[in-house]
Amino acid sequence: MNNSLPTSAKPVGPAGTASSRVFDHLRKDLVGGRFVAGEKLAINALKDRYQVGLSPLREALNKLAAYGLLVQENQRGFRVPKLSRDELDDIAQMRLEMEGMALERAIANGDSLWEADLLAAAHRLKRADITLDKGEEWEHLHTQFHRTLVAPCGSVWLLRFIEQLHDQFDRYRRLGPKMPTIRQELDEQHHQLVELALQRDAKTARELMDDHIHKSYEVALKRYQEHV
Amino acid sequence: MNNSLPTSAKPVGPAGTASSRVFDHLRKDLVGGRFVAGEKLAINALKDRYQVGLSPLREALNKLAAYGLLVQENQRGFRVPKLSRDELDDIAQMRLEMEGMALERAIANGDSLWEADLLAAAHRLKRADITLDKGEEWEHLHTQFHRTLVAPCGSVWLLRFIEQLHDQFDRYRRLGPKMPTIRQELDEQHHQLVELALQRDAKTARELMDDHIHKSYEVALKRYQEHV
DNA sequence: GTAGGTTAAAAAATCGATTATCTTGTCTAA
DNA sequence: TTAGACAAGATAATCGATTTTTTAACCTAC
Repeated sequence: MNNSLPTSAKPVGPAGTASSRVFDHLRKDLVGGRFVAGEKLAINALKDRYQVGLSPLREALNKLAAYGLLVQENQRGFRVPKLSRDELDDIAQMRLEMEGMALERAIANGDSLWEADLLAAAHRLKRADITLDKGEEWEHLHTQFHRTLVAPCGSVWLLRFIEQLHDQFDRYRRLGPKMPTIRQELDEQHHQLVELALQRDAKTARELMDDHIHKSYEVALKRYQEHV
Repeated sequence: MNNSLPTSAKPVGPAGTASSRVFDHLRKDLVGGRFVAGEKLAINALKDRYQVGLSPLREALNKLAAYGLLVQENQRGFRVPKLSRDELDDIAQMRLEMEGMALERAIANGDSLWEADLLAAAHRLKRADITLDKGEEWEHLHTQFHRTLVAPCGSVWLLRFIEQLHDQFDRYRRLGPKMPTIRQELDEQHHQLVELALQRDAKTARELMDDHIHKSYEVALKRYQEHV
């Protein structure tokens, strides 16, 4: 496996290294908005919070900085990147381009195993929806669904970039509390996307994906504006 | 400066941290093919080679892994990613998409300062060409030229991805010795690209950029095939 | 009052040593 | 002969302490 994502590919259980565990944990917390944007990280506090020594912690922070979830300034530690309207626009725009491209390719390449995976992922997501479990578990399944959707696009690097953009986008989307009305609409689209994928209707699928990202963008933008 | 590249934005002189210095150095060496693909890195050897302690070295290695120039396997250190035809194709394809997009946007946005920078970058590159300095200095100016070309595209993330793809691409392109014949042709194109950029002919510029990447791809592929 | 300089405290970066894990070679039993 | 168990050496990961740099508070001179 040549180009595994910076994330530990296999979910690191209690067995992984301290460094990889704190990386995963910090990544989740950063994406989930548990740190305030622009905040300077107090390494000693993190050490306590994540129950880990300095060396593995610093290695995780270095990885997150290279990944784009932290900013590193020489000799003055790490901080959480600021949020900005411009950047949100940039991220959304890039998602449009890249996920659109990936979806078209995935529809061209995906086999029947993919179809099954896709149905399963959509089902699990709806399941978590009904259970009203809109917490960390839902987020994970949601990520997983979008990942599955574009998985057979054939480009390792495209997938990698999309993953990175999702993390960045979610920093905005997850700023505020849930919005059930729009959420409903977005959930609808997940199933429609599966439909169109199974029908191999790449053109319509891409249009729907564009719309999906656009709606998500509006949610994220509203949250950002309320948050400032 | 929110989204600085993983690289130390300001060229880290002798003043930067040990970690950032060894990061820059290792990055150059990895891109320049001073390690053999697939090789496992012996950390203690690197410690001597780069004259740094274990901690800053490991932090640099972690960053490089997140950046994609190394592969990290839990509990078994770091290795140089393997090369493969499939990956080269992927990288080239992605370069086509992303640099094409970036160039069109840059031509739409770039101001007269950009025009000046572009002319300057092209001039410096040609200069280094004539001086027959086809070493590390030429490589740097070449990178700088392509960076300048797309700089005003308006997307921080697009620039970031392009930079990453260039590094990956160069791992293939720089496998073997120089090829003066094709090199000449590619150098020509640099100047033509400037021409078209100044004329704001986005369409033709993109076509030329496609051709430029395609030719570079052929060089890289040949090198890769000879290298195996 | 404010710019510039000094210093004590805080934080970041690094070092040297320790611990945990993997690797390799050897041996044993089927 | 070979799969598996084991031990010794090598390597990776982590810890605790030290060094370096930044930050903040205070002082002084204009």
